Amino acid sequence: MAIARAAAGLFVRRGLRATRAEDIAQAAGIAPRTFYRYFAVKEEAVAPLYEAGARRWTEAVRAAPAGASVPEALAAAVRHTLTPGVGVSAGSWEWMRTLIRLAGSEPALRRVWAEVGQASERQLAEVLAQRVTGRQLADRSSSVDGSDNVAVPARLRYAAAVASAAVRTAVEAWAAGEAPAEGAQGPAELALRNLGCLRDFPWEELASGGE
Amino acid sequence: MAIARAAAGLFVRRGLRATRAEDIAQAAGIAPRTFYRYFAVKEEAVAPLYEAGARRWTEAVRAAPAGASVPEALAAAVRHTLTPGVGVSAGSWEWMRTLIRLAGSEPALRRVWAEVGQASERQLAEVLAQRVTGRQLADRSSSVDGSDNVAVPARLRYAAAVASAAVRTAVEAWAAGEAPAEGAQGPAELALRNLGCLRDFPWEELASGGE
DNA sequence: CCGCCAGATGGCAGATTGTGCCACATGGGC
DNA sequence: GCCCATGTGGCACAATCTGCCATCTGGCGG
Repeated sequence: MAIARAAAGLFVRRGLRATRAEDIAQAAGIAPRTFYRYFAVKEEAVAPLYEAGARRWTEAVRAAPAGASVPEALAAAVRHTLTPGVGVSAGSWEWMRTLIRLAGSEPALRRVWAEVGQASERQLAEVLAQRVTGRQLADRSSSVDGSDNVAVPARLRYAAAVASAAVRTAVEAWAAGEAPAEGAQGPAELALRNLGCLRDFPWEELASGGE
Repeated sequence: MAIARAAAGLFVRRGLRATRAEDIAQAAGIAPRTFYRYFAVKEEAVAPLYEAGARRWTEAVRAAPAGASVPEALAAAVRHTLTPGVGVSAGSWEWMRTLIRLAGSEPALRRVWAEVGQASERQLAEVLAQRVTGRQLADRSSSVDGSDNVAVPARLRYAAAVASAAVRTAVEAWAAGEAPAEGAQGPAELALRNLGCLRDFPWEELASGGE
């Protein structure tokens, strides 16, 4: 994560093209060889920043009250993670904004952003699968990496994609907005409106493993 | 596109890692220098194959009857492009299947796949914007590249993301399926079911540029 | 304390990738 | 014929990754 922050600083200050992998390594205080142990390509160095935001969101969905329905859990997670002022500092929000804007102009970074989005989508699909099948957070001890490999039906993958797109497009619109003061309340409002699509999704018929 | 086909053949036959950019150039009958005029990184060489499928789908949405509603246009486009046997040969479908499976196992190709999906999503957003604002295909002469830069409201971007996800997840599930004979009718059925989410989307309030 | 091991890191050499610059060919319009 | 736009190839070189090995650190049993 320290490497990611150093890379993001250089990318924003000097531009993606002008910063070599060696510069990032030096800024992070490590050897170039060590840098390549963590990231295959230099653009991937900022992925942990993107991933941190995505993980905050999926974890909030997982941590939603057990009694809540899926749409309720998604909405609660949005309110809890997409509102500036709670959890992370306001400075982090500005950093995220500039990073997402940078992804919009640099094709190489856009690829990273797109891939993080899809990875988060897969993770959300597993979280939703645990929710609809009832197994909440009871047997978390059986797997260490947090990815219980339950077979996720295709329909649920789609639901996760829709929820993920609701948040992603809201965040992109927020990042593309002009002044930070204008939409200072964050992307939560738009994301919640987007999630309305899933209100009448047939969640119940997915609980019984119906493919 | 010839380069893309050569690259795909080598990636499938020898693996992504074992094929150098020079090999692709030689297989395509061009100089290595020319290869890098078309693709920044060697993994990007297969992008035109992915893009061709995505473009077929967005173009079918654009070409849908002017009188059709947006959900009808999307459904018609799905039936027209996601059913094996119409338009493209059966061999192309098998090729596409192996390529998407390859993207599932190779992280570098997954990035390319994810980025093509997002690019297609942006393109679909513009097509949908033209549909809801009524300007069908009347003034196609004003712009040459086919992208009339109408400002696409965030809500419409989201609708495009959902429609794109409906098709993308259906295609991914189809590609991940076991035997080609089993789900030989193609991913159309699942995609159509997924699109049901958008049936009661408030398309009308988007027509008046309401953001 | 000592030996040992596992993991993370750094150095070095070298293959591979990606790019700037210039030259050459082709084809169309004046 | 001349010019120009476009696509292409060659060459050199910077930048990128990677394989291999050495070093350091911290934990663990003897």
